[in-house]
Amino acid sequence: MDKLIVNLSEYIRNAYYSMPVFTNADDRVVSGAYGALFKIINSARNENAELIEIVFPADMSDNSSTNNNALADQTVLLTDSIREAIGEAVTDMESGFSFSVNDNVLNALSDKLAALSPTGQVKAAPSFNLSMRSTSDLGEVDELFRKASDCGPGDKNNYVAFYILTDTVNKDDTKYKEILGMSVCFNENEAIYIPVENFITADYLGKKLSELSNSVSLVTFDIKESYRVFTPFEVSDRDYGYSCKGEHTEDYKSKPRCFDDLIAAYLVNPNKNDYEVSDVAKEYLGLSLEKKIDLFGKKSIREADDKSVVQYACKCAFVCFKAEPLICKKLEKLQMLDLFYNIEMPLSYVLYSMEKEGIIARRDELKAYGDKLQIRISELEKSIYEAAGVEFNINSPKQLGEILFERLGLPAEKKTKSGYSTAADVLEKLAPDYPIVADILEYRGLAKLKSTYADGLAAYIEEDGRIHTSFNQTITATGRISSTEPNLQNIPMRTELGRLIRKVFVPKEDHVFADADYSQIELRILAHMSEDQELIAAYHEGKDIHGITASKVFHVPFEEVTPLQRRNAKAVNFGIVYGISSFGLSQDLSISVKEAKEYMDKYFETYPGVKAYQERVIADAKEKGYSLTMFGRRRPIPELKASNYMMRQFGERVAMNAPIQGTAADIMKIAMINVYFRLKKEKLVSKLILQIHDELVIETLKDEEEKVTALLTQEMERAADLSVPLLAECHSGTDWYEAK
DNA sequence: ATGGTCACG
DNA sequence: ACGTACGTGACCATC
Repeated sequence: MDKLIVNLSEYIRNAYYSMPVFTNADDRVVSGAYGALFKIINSARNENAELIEIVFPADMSDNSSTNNNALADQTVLLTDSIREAIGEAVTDMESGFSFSVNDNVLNALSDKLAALSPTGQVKAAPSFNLSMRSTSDLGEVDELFRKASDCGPGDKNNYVAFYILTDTVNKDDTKYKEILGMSVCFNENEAIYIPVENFITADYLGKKLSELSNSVSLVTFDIKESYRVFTPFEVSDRDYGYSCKGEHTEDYKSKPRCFDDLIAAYLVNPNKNDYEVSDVAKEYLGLSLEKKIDLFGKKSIREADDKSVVQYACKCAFVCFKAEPLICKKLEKLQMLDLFYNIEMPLSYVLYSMEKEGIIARRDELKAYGDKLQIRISELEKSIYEAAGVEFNINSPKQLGEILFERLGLPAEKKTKSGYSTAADVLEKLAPDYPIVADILEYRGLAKLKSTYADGLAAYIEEDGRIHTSFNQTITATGRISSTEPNLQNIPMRTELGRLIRKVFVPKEDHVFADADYSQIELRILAHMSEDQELIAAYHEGKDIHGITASKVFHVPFEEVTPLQRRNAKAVNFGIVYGISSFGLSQDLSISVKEAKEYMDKYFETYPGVKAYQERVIADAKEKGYSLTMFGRRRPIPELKASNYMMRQFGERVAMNAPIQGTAADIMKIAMINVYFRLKKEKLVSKLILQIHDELVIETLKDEEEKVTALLTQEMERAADLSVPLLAECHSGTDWYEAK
């Protein structure tokens, strides 16, 4: 029997990337599904297939599918179409399905193909019809900016797109970004590249941009990087305050504003990581643009030939120019303009400012800390080698597994794909009985502190004695920001030894740290969004929410709650926020799944509104295909439509968690903007320098300490209006350890 | 490049 | 019978 095996993901990817993007009458992109279905029908006919087997290979059934939401959406669309066409005649399999082929089926599929035809718009033909050139002539550049400034409100093209071309340079062990030039585009016929050379410095271009921003909206890609060159008028002129209440969608074009295509594209689809200009070009314009890496490779752009540099930069500005109205319209349709213009865009400047400020890290202290660790690490190494009877690489999970579970014959729990699991939770069970395991655990902990923190952080201390992290605004699926090179959002806290690292982070002279964190912001958001009266009442009752929960769940007076009951209640509270599963809870508490389930049942009896809320958000997300935060941030959840059970379960947990984690992120962002602009407006010199999800750190001038701590706490607490109090606690200290 | 491990909220 | 808490990033070994 002839069987046609269809790798659906591959079919769709090939189709999507090999033809112009087009939409159906509902404005939904259908080109990927159309192309793939066309090929399936053709192949089935040509090969006289009697059976078609649709498979979703690995990249469909793991999280990477969410990396490209456009493709995931095509997959959903096509899967639905096929299932509808073949009706009940489906045999479900582990990661796909199959069906037998006959003329009726082929005809039904052909009908579906017709339904996917481009009844809507075929997007712009894939070519750059664009005059691209460069100029280094000062007079010509001045004239260019003068012309650009004519694009004022009322003009048809009332905005100017620019793109700043940078190159990462490695010099003396330090990486930095060099500005090579800037391209400008304000009509669809031409783009001009201005290299940084001679009289035309990056500063000069920045001044021109600042001036321009006074009268004209500017569009770019990755505006946070552009702030290194210029400060837009809207930032210097910004009125203090973002009101989270009664905000209505205004005419965002009535005054000049900056627009970042990257941030906008991220808001439309936060599941995709590594957005590049080329992705925006493809998704919104149907244009093929080379990726930076493909065009210039790993070597410096300086060494590339001039023509391709000019063309690349010009095309980027052109893409920014052409994509803006489309992404903006999309945001409007999704009711995300408020989130975009009032939260994300101003936030990008706050993040830039925090990166620029950085934080002092004392190199000598870090070195001393590392040396102290090394002494103990060496002792442990020796002791481990002795117990093992052989020297080996303790850092290698492979070697370690072989030593422990084969050579020494310890009872193994096989877990990972490639061999024995040596993860902490496995080793902890063995540690009481085997001294070598206890030593390994201690070694692991110390080695982590040494490599990632003691040595790792030292490498990032710059000439000003400070570490300047990158805060990334367009990475996470939930709306949180992330921190890289180095990550300052995972500095040790939970163990005392690790926590001591925080002593190397100190404020500059005459300053202290003010450090404020939200008290259980996610659980409070759950109370608000679920409208569970018991949970809301619990928060009005008092501070110890875990104790109160324990009291209610276990039916004992609050005063008689045992530490164990409180600990269990706390774990359930956390679990609820994550989108609980009885298995997950049982793992966390080291109890049986049955007991975990009992806890959950009791919890839901106590807080019935929470259960109803979770069911509601799941049903909602299933129907709409995405989840929503209080401030309108969306997270598409294609996993909810997956054929694989595990994937669907994951989708449900995401549907429960994303609105809560995402709303917390929204609220923190509002607080950051208001803290930043209020510091500025009140002419305080203290500077916001770190954000760790529910915590803000301000490097505070001692004379301003009282004002700043009050301001910080106040702005955090009033960033949102919930039906429970929103509390922030602030501490001061002469280092980060002390301020926490 | 990928997987295992572990640091944080 | 499956194999599981949500969201990140860095380092190391191994392929």
